[in-house]
Amino acid sequence: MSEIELPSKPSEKKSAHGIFDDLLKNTVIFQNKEVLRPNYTPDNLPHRDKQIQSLASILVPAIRGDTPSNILIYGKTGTGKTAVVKFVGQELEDKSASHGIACYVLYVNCEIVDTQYRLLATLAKHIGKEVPMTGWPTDQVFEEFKKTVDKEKRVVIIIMDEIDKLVRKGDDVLYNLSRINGDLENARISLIGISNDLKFTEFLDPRVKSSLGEEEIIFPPYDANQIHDILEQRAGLAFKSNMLDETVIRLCAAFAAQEHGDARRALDLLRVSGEIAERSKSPVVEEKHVRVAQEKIENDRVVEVVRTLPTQSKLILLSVLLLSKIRNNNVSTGEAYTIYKQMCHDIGSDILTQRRITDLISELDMLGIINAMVVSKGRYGRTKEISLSVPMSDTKGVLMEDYRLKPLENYQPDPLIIQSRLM
DNA sequence: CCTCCACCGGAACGTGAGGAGT
DNA sequence: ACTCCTCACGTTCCGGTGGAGG
Repeated sequence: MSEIELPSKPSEKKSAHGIFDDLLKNTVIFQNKEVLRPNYTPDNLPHRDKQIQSLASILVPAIRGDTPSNILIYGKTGTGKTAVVKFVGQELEDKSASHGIACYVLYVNCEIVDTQYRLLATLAKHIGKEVPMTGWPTDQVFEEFKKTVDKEKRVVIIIMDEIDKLVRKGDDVLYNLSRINGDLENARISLIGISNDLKFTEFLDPRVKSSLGEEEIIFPPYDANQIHDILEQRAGLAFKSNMLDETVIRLCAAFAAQEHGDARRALDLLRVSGEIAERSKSPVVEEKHVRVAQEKIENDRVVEVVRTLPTQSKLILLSVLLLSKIRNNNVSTGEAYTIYKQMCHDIGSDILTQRRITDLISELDMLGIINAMVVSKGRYGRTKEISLSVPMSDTKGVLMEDYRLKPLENYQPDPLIIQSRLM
């Protein structure tokens, strides 16, 4: 609502003048905030026993020095895929070490390492072979990688997180990697792919698909109770004791469960709630802080979405915004389009056809920035009624950050155009 | 019951950017 | 350097439609 400040990064070091000292004293709520960050791997994963179990049973041959099957793991964001895989991977490395077997688990996030070349280069680096980040032909990097792994007798398990991001740019690497064992004397390689897109294998070469998906594990979304348990467990580590109001966790869980059971979201919410409580110098985290946090997270999301919209979409959004300002909500496509055309003309931008605009409006609708509903006004035709579903002034502010829209800062829709029809 | 408004939304096609292959 | 292909983005064309008003 009102006083939402920017999150100030808590500084670790004490300054000579003590300007931070006072602020540091305020960190009475958190004990270890890191526990709430998405990349933290807890050593206890509630409600994932089944997945841990099946993953472990597929990987157990590695400890005997055999090659485990390749695995594909599916599940939406925040269902614990990465945490489970990292957790089991760690256990596996430890266990095999104590059995005197060389077993390595390599983790690669394909969203960051997003080309075939970089994937291979990263893998090579992991096993101790430096490869220039650019310059070599891709197949040479592959050969180099192969040679290096094969120097030792060992089992290498390659985890590829967000593998769908990589597949979009070709599946050759996967094809090569999945057949690499045929060429290796000593080492064995098995692959684990993690995807949050259930249908991504449709784009895969059938051969890759069958070899990569020898085993499949699915991570269903958490329900509200399960999220509640997870939060409870993490909160115990993250906060000092008795810092949470009774209802806080329950509320966080409820909000996150609405968002298709995303635990990451829930943890974020809890963390932001804590930060807000801390900044408002509240002794405990209360329900109201969660509500403010929820609003802030949602607001951040909208700001980000609006900011990155293409110019044309911004123009339409602006036109809807201005119209709904002067009349009390309820804008029709035709009106929005007329204003849009004028504004385009004013700033010398191209004017798209109305057909295209309907699509853009639908897109904005999907993004949850506006609300569009087809209604029939009988004799007066059939149209989409559009209303804003985000705060007006904030949105305008974000739109005006775009220099191309700047000239429209004080634009007033021509009243002549708007004098159309009652209701 | 029919008409006819004002737009919806599907289909097919055009265009230019960017990648892969050669 | 060249073609070929794919993809995102737009356009043109057009049949379709819920319901107020006649």
